[in-house]
Amino acid sequence: MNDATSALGALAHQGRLSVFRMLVQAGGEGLAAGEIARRLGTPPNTLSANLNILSHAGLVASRRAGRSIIYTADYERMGALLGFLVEDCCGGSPEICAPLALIAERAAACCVPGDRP
Amino acid sequence: MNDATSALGALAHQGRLSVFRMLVQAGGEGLAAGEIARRLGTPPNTLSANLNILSHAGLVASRRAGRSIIYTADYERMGALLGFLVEDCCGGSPEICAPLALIAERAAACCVPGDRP
DNA sequence: CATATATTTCCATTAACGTGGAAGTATGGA
DNA sequence: TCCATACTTCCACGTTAATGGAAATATATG
Repeated sequence: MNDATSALGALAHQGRLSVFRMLVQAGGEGLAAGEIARRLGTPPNTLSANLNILSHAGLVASRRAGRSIIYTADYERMGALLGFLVEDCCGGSPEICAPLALIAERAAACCVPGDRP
Repeated sequence: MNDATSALGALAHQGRLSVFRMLVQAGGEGLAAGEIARRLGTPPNTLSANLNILSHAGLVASRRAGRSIIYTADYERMGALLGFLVEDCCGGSPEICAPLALIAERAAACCVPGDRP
């Protein structure tokens, strides 16, 4: 995965990070571009450009529904990015594991079904 | 942590990502700027600029040793960045946990002392 | 002090990013 | 067909990033 930089670059922007967070929260249903623009107060063309960047980085996918275009976060790609970062750090040096243990625990806790009503 | 974008931006560059990986691998001892430049074949001034960006993002620290300046990766900061990304994703939506479980397992395995001679 | 080594800072140039107005394309409804 | 809605693409502008040559700074050594 040499294009980790493209994903990192896509997220290295306050507006795009907000969009991505919103889409992750929205889940599989996703959100229409206009709805995102409305919530964030971004002009539609600016948002479109940023969605395009996220899309080229593989972090979001889009489908048409009526006259809206629905964007969804690509969990697999995000997981791959995190995997790259973690392996790149943890695989290279055990010292980094102290903070990672916390993360792992949180991730494990989040996977228990039914603990989030 | 609103400055996640600065850390992401610092890593969203092929050259800087290579530098950071190298420093993580180098461990607590770190590496002199010149050594990094030599290994990567980067002109010293270009490298210096990139180290400065990584430093401002909090991802590396530096100390002087003789006439060399030794750079080290800041594990805590990197852990915080990963924590932010994971919480931002996993905390918002359980669906992302599938890929994260793998990461957690790898991170846990990497923390067992003595498995890496 | 003179010199060599190690890095940084200064500077100029080129490329890329971010932004939003205006026009264009697709869909749905009267 | 005509119109409204929902996005996108085109374009132009200003801002920021990336690069490396040349000079400056800091340290060590003879």
